[in-house]
Amino acid sequence: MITTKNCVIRLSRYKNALNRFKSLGFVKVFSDNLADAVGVTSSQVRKDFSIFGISGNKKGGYKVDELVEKINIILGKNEIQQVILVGAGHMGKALLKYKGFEKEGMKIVACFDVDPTKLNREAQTPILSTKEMKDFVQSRRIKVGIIAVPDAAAQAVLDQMLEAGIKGVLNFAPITLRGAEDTVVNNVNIELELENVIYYVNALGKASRANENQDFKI
Amino acid sequence: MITTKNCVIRLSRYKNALNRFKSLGFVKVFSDNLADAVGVTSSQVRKDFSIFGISGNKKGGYKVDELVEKINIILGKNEIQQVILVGAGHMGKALLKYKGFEKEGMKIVACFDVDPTKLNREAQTPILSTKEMKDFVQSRRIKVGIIAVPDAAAQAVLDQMLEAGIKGVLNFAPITLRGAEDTVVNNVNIELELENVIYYVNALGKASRANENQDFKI
DNA sequence: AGTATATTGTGAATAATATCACATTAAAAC
DNA sequence: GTTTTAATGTGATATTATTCACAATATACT
Repeated sequence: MITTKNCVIRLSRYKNALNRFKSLGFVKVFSDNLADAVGVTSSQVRKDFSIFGISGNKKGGYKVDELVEKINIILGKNEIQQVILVGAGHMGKALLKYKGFEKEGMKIVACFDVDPTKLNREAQTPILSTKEMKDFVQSRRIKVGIIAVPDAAAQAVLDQMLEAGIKGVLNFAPITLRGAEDTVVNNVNIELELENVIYYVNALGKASRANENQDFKI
Repeated sequence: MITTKNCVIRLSRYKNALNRFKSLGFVKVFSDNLADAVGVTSSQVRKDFSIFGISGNKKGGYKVDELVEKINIILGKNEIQQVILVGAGHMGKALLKYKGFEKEGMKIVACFDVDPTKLNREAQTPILSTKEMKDFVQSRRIKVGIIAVPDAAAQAVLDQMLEAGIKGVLNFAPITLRGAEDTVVNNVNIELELENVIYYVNALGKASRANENQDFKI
């Protein structure tokens, strides 16, 4: 299965926006506020809530705390999520140091690498041999993993993860991986995201040069 | 403008797959091969090509080299793309070290940070003061930038970038930014991508537990 | 208390995207 | 040279996602 239902992604965005509203002292918000914060229409916001069975108050909008709570439950953030990471290269190390996951209730509990020189059992988040992954994952019933290895190694790592019982994978290797029926793989490819920006910059450039209305609308 | 037309993203994926096919010695490919590699249907592949005016050979498929070339032109990869980076934290430094961009014809030519202790004019990719950004960008006519700063700083950085003449931005800060009419902002939020995986893992878990067919199809 | 107002919630309408199905045609087989 | 075959390319169709429009209703105002 390949991920990406936009309504789920938007739900996360709403949650992030709500946390910002909260830190600004907001107690309630309207669909309009969220729409502006996230860059969608207010009907989109309400429709999304409707899909997930979230309701607010006619007039009165939504209570920020309640709404955050409801979204967190839907997103499975009521308990801390243990996650493993495979690959202790530049990307992997940056992810290890990144504070944002814990803030959101997701914790990288171990990192694995095939390179023996990278191992470090004593680190705050231990860096272990990939050989140990299966045992580690099974004994702790970990369900989610991150791949941050070169593209050539990615498929093998995914296979090992699934073999170990991992059900969901966030893949940063620049290759589109796919899992089995009952697993999720989310491929995030940062080169591709940059390429995408460049494409639109070029498209915009062409559009403004050829000032006439053209058929390639963005 | 907010990015993401899936056909453009898929085009990048096709290109990546083609490079792998090429390194395996393939001279021609069929829409089926690309479809399998990228995880879409073959009609999707052909439809995408049709949209971008790419054609192959009835029977015979597509010549790998020609196809890569055509896609590169569409994606604006015929000349090397100079990109700036703002933020020399964990994420920023990992991006600086990352080899994947150059391989794809995209080069981070400078990094900017507000923290004076992080500056390093002599580094291979210099880390300069954010104050210098505008001059740098304007003198080199740079059009694309990457934001890798904390969320609270992101909007201000975006404003400075656009002020300097940047037209396209890849934003890694966990906040949805939006640019002006004639600019592109691509928000990539890795926390959110991981959250998304967790959501589907939970959904799959529920689906398999409640074994009966249920209304939440994925 | 009654009226006006602002906002939700959602079916209906529309728009965007993906799939189907098949006519077309180049290559291979005979 | 003719037939068969295996692919492309694309209109037609189906599906999915978004927006519209407005009834329902809680709150604020008088």
